[in-house]
Amino acid sequence: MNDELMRPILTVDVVPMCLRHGQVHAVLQRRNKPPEQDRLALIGGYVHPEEDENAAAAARRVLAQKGGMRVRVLEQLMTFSGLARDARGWSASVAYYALLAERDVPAAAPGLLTIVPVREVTGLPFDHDAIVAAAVERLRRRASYSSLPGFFLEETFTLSALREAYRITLGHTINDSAFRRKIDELHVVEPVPGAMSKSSARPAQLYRLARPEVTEFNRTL
Amino acid sequence: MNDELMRPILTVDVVPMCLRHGQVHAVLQRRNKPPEQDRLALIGGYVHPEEDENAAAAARRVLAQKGGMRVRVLEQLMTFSGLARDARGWSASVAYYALLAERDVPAAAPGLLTIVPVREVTGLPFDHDAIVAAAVERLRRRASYSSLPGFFLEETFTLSALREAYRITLGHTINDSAFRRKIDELHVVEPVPGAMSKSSARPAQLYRLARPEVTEFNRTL
DNA sequence: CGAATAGTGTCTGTGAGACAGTATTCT
DNA sequence: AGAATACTGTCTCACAGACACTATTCG
Repeated sequence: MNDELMRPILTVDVVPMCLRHGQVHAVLQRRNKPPEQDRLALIGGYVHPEEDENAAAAARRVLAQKGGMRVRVLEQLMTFSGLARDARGWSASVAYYALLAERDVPAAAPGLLTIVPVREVTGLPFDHDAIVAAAVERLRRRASYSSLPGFFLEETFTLSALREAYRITLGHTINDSAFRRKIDELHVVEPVPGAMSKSSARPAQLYRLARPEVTEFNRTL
Repeated sequence: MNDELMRPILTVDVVPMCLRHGQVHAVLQRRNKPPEQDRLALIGGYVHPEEDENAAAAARRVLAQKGGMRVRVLEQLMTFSGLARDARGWSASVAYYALLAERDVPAAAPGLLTIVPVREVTGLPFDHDAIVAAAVERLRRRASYSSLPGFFLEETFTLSALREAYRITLGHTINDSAFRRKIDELHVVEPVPGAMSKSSARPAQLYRLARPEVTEFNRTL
């Protein structure tokens, strides 16, 4: 049996997400090649074994090539596979989700990138609707016990901004004092000495994430 | 650019796990083909696009072919990929973990299958050590807020047996009355009318899982 | 001053762990 | 009777939510 001769297609697909107008948005791309040319879809492409060290590297490459995006988090979601999902034949796509600050979304370039509220994402080609749904579900679940929403923000932020990021991501309001208490006890953030935000009615202390990577808590936030 | 011509190898690898002697064990298989012939490794194989509907189907096929195992749960873990992990070249392996009752482990056949405590698993070929480690971590995390450990048991079981499954999986003792309280409130199990276990000092009510699929709780167990 | 945002202190309810205590069967 | 396992009741503490309250700046 020459198993090795029948190799399916291997691709990566990324769901880049950001916060905007109080909602989680996904960054979609209009496809410039068949199949499904001109349709809005996830940012993805073939894995290039010669240049990609692994699938995550391929995901970063397509993000850079097709979107020019600097993402703050890139995590593997799961792999979608089968005959039905792509007209080109049996394929497997390693799906990733990425978080970026709104200001890091490339200014709506030559109509290539489109930012859509995830709640309104529908009708994407292939199984991209399912991939987006899985990404949103993972985001929400993981947000409830990790520092993930902090990666929607820029380097420094106020506690109010962080709380708002959690509120939007989780989809429900958060008690202010309880939030501050927990953020403090779990050492999620640290104050930036001397840095104050002056953008609101009253100046607020600026913070940054205490750890550069996503950290999970032993209790819910 | 003929991206399509350079297709990496696509395989599946499964980490089948069961409880035995108060510890989580993995079922490993001695490889009967190169590469890494005669070494103990995960149960895996090439994806066969002609016969496998998707990667999960391929995982079930290799489980049936190489182990003859009827697993109670099969869930995708994550995909491991890259040039370094397999001498045959750039490969991607969609990894799964499976749960089965101890009595469903095929009786240690012609030395093909070996049951090893996961804590002692080391020195496996490829990146299988890392896959097992990831499976154990996922199992433990998911067990703390889901019915997952119930799938280590047979169809019916006593509450004591279920509590023991959680204890072994989570790695720490569990308060008995709190456990019963939560199991009850979350409707994890339902009593089997009239069925009693007589294997211990005092007969105990037999239960079965209230839902045939793994269910996640909104609070920790 | 009043509005708006930042940040603090305190009360209360719920749920988890600890543990004592009861029930039933076996040897 | 005594051991072993099954199961229940109650106490206490920690934590989450609710909310009132103070602080600071801007218009």
